[in-house]
Amino acid sequence: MNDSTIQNFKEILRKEGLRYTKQRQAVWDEIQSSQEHRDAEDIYMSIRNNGVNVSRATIYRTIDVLVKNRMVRKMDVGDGRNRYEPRLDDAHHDHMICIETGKIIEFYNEELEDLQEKIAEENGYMLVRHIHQLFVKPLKK
Amino acid sequence: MNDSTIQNFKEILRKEGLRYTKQRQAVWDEIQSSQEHRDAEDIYMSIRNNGVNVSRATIYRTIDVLVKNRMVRKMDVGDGRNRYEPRLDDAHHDHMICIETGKIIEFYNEELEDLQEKIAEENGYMLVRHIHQLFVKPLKK
DNA sequence: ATCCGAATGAGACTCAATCTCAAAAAGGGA
DNA sequence: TCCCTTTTTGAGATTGAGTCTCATTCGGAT
Repeated sequence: MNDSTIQNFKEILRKEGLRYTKQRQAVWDEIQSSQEHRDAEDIYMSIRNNGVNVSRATIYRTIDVLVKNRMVRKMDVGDGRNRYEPRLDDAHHDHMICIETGKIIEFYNEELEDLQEKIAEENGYMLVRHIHQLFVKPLKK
Repeated sequence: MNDSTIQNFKEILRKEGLRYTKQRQAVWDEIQSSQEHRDAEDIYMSIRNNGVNVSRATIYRTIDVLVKNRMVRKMDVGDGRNRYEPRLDDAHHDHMICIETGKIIEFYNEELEDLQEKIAEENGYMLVRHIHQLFVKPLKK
C-alpha cells in the first residue's frame, strides 16, 4: 500500500461523507493486494487471517463504496458468488472463463467496444456499461 | 400450442428418459405462450392461476430440461433472478437492458459474433457460449 | 388392471447477501 | 485531552432464489 493510494481512498470516503476506519482500509488493502478475481468470503477470511477483526456486513458495505467509486470491479460469473478485482489503472477489459479449469482470462478488443456503442445507438440508446463474458474451453491440438 | 410443438416436447422427454406429465406440459406451455423474459415465480403464478397445480420444484426441474434441450434460454440479468424465454426459432440474440425503464431489447450482430470467436481462438480457446448484455439508456434528442 | 420406478409437492434447507440495532469508535470542538 | 454527537461496526437474524428430501402419487409398459 503506497501513500498515494491511501490518500486517494481517504479522499473518496470524504467525498462520500464517510469516516475513515481501519476496517474500511483493511478491505481496500486486501482487494488491492491481488489482481485475482476473488469472492467476498475469500476477502473476508484473508483480512481475518491478517489479524484484523471485521464482519461480513462491513466487507459488503465497503465493497459497495469501492465499486461505486470505480476502485473495484464487481463481476457476476454466473455461479451465485460475485467476484471482485481492483481497478488500479482503470483499464477496461472483459472476461473469458474456461469451463474446464475455471480460469479467468482478461481480454480487451477495441473493435468490440466500438461495435457495442454502435449497436446501442442504432437502437436509439446510449451505452452505459456492459457485461461480456466468453465461456470457452481449450482448443484441442 | 400446436401439435408439432407438443410432439417435439414429448420427443425430448423420451430422449431424456423422462415421463410425460401434465405439469411438465404446463411449464412448457406457459413459457412458450409469451416471448417475454420472465422469472420463475412469474411462470409459477401463471400456471397456478390457470388452475394447474404445480410446485416450484417442478418448475425449476422442468426448466432445466428445457434449457438443456435448447427450447428455453436462461438469462442472468444480474438482479439475482434468472429470466427465461422460449427459443422457438433457435435464432441467437443478445440483450440490451434499459437502466431507466427495465425494458429488454434483443439484438443480433454477425460481426460481433465472429469477433468473439476470433478473440477466443487468439487466446487458445474455443468459444462455447457467451453472455453479452448492454446496459443502456435512451438517447436524449 | 396391475405393478414398479419415476415424478410430484410441501416444506426444509442452502447460501450469498442484506438488515438490525446495541455497543463501539470517529472526529470536531473546547 | 476529554466531551459529545453521529457514524460505523459486528453478531446474528433475515431474505430470497433456487435446491433437496422423501412420502405419496402417477405414468405407462406389460
